[in-house]
Amino acid sequence: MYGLFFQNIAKHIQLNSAEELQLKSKLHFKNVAKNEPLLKIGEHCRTIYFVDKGCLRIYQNHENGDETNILFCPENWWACDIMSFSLGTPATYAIEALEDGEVIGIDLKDLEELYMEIPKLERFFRILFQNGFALYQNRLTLALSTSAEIRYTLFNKQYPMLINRISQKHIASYLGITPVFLSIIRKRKL
Amino acid sequence: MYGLFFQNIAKHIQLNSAEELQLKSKLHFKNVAKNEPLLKIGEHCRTIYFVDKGCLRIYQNHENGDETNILFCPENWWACDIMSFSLGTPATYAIEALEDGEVIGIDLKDLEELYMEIPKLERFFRILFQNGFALYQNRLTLALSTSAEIRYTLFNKQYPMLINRISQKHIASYLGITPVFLSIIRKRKL
DNA sequence: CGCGACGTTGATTTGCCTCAACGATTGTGG
DNA sequence: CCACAATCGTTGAGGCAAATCAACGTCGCG
Repeated sequence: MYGLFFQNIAKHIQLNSAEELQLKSKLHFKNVAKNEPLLKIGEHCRTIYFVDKGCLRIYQNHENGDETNILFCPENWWACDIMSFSLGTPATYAIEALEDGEVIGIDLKDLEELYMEIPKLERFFRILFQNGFALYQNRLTLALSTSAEIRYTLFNKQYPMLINRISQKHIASYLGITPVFLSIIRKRKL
Repeated sequence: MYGLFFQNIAKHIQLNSAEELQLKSKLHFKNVAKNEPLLKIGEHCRTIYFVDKGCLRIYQNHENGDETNILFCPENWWACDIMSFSLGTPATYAIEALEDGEVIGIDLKDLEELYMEIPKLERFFRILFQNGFALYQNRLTLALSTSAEIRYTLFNKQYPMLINRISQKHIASYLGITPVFLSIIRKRKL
């Protein structure tokens, strides 16, 4: 039932059975269908999601109707609009399911209580955000200093399991290029 | 002597005087000269720096000799190569002073002890990395979806105090463009 | 079956880069 | 304090990376 959830937690902290029980009492389970929105822009992001099955995308949309996928969240990842979640501001990112799947949510209020009750969780999320920080830092460096073709090659190496799961349209957006140009790059590499 | 340091801490947590004393005992003060390196690529990043005066840059260099500035750290910011610091791997980012200034360092080992002694610090750095995460997320979205001209305009608005402090060469690198093209953009905007 | 979204391909345009030359500024050694 | 070198910012010419626009075949879905 809890799938990968407690394994994921155990990567950084160890909970005793009382703490595990306490945490379990705050979890919400949710089945999501392909294309189902979990967060819309302008809403207040009240929940942080752990992906147990399926894949989410976090994205922003622009005036002209275009979208930018900022992150794919397959199994074992976490997803939320962090600014909206922590500051209570309207979300500037949207979250949507790319596949049917299952997520586990923790509500903001519950998380704040949990931080008090299980201080180790503060450590867990410190490490989680620290890793996310490093991840984005590297992607930013790549985006600023390398060509689309190199970024696509690296994406292939780093996330081979996603290549055939996610449409090229969405991968192109993640790489910051148009689907047309991604198609050209792919042809070149054959 | 502690300058902006404890104000910065107080933005997210409150320390009692015993805790403050304990923290003070772990701080290292350092004067830095313009162009002085604080971390070189390949070294193990053992210290996280708080900038009290002056300005640092965090950057990566590429095979061809080019550099990419990933972040400027003026007064009241923190700087380290987070992956190297937390995992003990060789640094992939370098840190260097852009101006004469003063920094306050906390060593990794001391920080780990401090996390035990003052669990609130875990919260402080959780929030710090959470904010950094959000900052990079936004910059990545910008880098992927907007033109250099727009990015320069936003940089102007967001960091007006840095525009006349940092050479165009470094700003261009931060924006992911060449100094030549930045010059063209600036001319356009007159 | 028929419609709409997707991926491909070609023609053309645009954003940004490279290379090179030139003053202006900064830094350095004598 | 001057002279010289080195670095910086600007400008112009030309080139490449990636975008736009448009047309077409394919596929999934109602």
